[in-house]
Amino acid sequence: MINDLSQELELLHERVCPALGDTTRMRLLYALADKPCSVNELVEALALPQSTVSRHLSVLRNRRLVLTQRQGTAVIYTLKSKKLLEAMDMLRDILREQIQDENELASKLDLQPNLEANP
Amino acid sequence: MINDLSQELELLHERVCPALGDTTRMRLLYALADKPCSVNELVEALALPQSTVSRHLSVLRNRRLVLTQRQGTAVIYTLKSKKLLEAMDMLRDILREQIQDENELASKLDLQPNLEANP
DNA sequence: TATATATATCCGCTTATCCGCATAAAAGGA
DNA sequence: TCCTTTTATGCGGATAAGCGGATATATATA
Repeated sequence: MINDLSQELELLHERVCPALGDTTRMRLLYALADKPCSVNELVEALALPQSTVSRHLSVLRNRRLVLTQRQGTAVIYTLKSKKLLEAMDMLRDILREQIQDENELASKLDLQPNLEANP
Repeated sequence: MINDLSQELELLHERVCPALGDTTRMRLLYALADKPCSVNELVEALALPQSTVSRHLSVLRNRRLVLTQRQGTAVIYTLKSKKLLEAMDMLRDILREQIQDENELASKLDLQPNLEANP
């Protein structure tokens, strides 16, 4: 419908992009980028209730962004694709560029960066 | 708080990632990846009401993902960073991997891919 | 100033999403 | 089997996000 993005890709985009839109899920992905983790490890790392962590993990799994593997009673979550890591690194770079831009702007105008989290 | 992701980066992540989480905004970004566009051009390309397009564009602008520039009465929107494009390409690759995986799985098991859009 | 064009914003409404307690389900050990 | 540990899910409530018509704002031109 738009550009050369096929309908199939667009459908899948609807599946993946919203998964990345949640900050908690983003933090989970960053944690998993370090190493595979059990739910409990993630609960401790993020300091969130277990039900919250589990639910977000299930979203990531349903969207095929992470893989799971049982180890006794524990479930180990792993990032599925290296490319997801690369994409996340790219996002970090974008963020760093933003920080730089805003610091420059702030020092030029002698103003606070004035960023609205939610316009 | 999590890994080596500094607090500042985490705050910015909260600003950028949710912006990418909406399908309409994703389509806008893809359209702008082709070439800078006015609001009207985007309205026609996406076949959405003007107010809807404008609102999403303002989100993207507030999150510093696009730049604007007036041309007479029109406002031209441009992708701000090349890296955003690269990150989007990376996401496409991930999606293509998913498609491949699921097709293989489906042919092996003689099943429908069975993907839930919303777990 | 009046009119036209293009964009941004206001508003009410609907829907989706997130949260976390409580509880179910899965696996292992006594 | 009973108990423990670990993870997943049902549920209700609160919040956020999206939608789109109507309207305001900005710019250009006559």
